Amino acid sequence: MKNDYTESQQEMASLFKALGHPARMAIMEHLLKINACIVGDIVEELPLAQPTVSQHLKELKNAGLIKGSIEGNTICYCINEKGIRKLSNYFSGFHSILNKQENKCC
Amino acid sequence: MKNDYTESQQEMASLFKALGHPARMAIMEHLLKINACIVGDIVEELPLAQPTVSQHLKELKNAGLIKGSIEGNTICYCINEKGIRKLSNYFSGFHSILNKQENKCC
DNA sequence: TTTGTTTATTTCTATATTGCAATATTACAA
DNA sequence: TTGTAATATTGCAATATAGAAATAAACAAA
Repeated sequence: MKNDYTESQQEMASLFKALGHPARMAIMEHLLKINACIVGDIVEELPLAQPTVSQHLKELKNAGLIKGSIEGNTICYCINEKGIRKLSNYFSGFHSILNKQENKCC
Repeated sequence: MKNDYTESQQEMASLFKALGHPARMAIMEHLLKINACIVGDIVEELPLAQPTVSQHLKELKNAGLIKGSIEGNTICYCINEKGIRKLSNYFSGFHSILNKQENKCC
């Protein structure tokens, strides 16, 4: 009888979707490495024009994976730990269920 | 000087992209819950037509997140642990780097 | 104020994704 | 064989996404 998607499925899907592009992965990894966070630096790192990077940043921010704060002329982005925690919790749960089952199949 | 994306960034992005749709999350969770794996059951679970489900299954399979094996008349899908391991490793690495830094920013 | 720097927004084009109806394929059963 | 059940594939319409050029906005410095 066709269920709808759960809240959690929708929320997790939107987190994953935000990470589902190499440019956004590169942004996340750069922010992780650098810790602080000027947009101009990110633009330098990527093979993309500034408006495109800005758009990717917006998506990551909307998804709750990064935060940005204005610092005078400049905007400082960094990882939003809350988002990362959601993701890593999700997988450790997933993984631990998998470990409990002997996989009968495939 | 604009770098290209790394192999890892591309590979992880494609895993995340595969999870970036609520229908595919629902499929993964159903396979996790049920362990074994008839396609027809999945179609029952989702608010989507059979061809659409089949397409989503194909994407998950291409991404390396599920496996399918033919069993007579039927096809048996299940979680591909390899894929899950990649994802959960990725996040635990990510998370542990985050924990080591005091976040100066934002 | 004027100018330059940094980032965001708008607008557009090209491409990809989602979903389904129709059809094909495959394997088994009668 | 012929039929039927289970999946996959194809072809198409609707929508979403990616990317960039042009522009705007916000601020800092002169």
